[in-house]
Amino acid sequence: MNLYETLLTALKTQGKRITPQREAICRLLAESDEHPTARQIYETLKAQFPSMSLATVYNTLDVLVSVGAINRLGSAGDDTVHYDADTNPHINLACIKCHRIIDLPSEHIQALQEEVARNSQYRILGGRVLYYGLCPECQREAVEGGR
Amino acid sequence: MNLYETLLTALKTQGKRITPQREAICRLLAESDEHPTARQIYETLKAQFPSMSLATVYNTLDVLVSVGAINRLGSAGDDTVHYDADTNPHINLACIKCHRIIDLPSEHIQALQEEVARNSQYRILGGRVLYYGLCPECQREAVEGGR
DNA sequence: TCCAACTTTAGAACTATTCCAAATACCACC
DNA sequence: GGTGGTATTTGGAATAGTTCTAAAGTTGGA
Ligand SMILES: [Mn+2]
Ligand SMILES: [Mn+2]
Ligand SMILES: [Zn+2]
Ligand SMILES: [Zn+2]
Repeated sequence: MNLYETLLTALKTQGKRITPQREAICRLLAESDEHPTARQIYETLKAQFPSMSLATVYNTLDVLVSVGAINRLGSAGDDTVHYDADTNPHINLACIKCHRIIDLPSEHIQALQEEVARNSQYRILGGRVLYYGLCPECQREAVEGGR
Repeated sequence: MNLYETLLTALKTQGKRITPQREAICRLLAESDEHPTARQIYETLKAQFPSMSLATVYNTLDVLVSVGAINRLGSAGDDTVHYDADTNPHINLACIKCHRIIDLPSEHIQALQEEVARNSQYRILGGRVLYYGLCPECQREAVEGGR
């Protein structure tokens, strides 16, 4: 089962109804490796659903988050929440200049997660591992701009 | 040099002035192991500085963050930014019910950080490692409440 | 097909955070 | 130890991301 189907199944399992808008949102989340904000999803889908409301995007994202199908990563320096459709343990790298977030596979992240599970009394529901800085492109621009 | 002095030094190094309000904010950040929000700091210090403004707290926190002396951890399920005065690599554990954040020392976190530095082309400025779930207390309450 | 329940929509409401300009206070320099 | 230039504080207004609301539209089980 691919990610798109996983997301839809998560909705159905919760007794939620499948609407064209929700399908589109899940497809977008599944088929891109971006970590979009609600507004970015909204802007992208507006072409396809001219009448779509931002509230619908938030609504669907909230459901997916509450089911644990996606993660809220938080801000990338832009004061808006970015969402991650990949709930497998991995490192996220945010650029505080262009506000893009990429994934970084990690050998140690699994051990980290196990450490948390073992050494805390918490019932762990999820996590966000995010480092931030300047991406190569934005570093270059910073140098060029400073000449 | 203790954490309080480190924070004040960070401000001075930036050519910032030391005010009683800033001292109090730095002392609060240094002497508690909490991960307070701007509002919590404001409420705590209001007794000591009845005329203090929320804007002052935000102002000081922003300066400290921009210098890298403290970290912005993001929300603990309460839609407000929590700050971390400890910039040494460690795991943070947030309870999404009572919105408290605690620290969890980690053996693997150092390796994770090195992994990021080595495998990415980013200029890394900081990071936040935060797992969330239910703390022991809130788990207990959840069970009792369900009876 | 039918309909109760759920979802979408548009816009208002909410609230954390930022901005602003006037009053105040720090501190480098004398 | 005083002064003055300038950064900081303050309180309130402004901003913007997110949530709420109620009317209109859909979904999917019966
Ligand atoms: Mn990711
Ligand atoms: Mn911490
Ligand atoms: Zn960038
Ligand atoms: Zn708790």
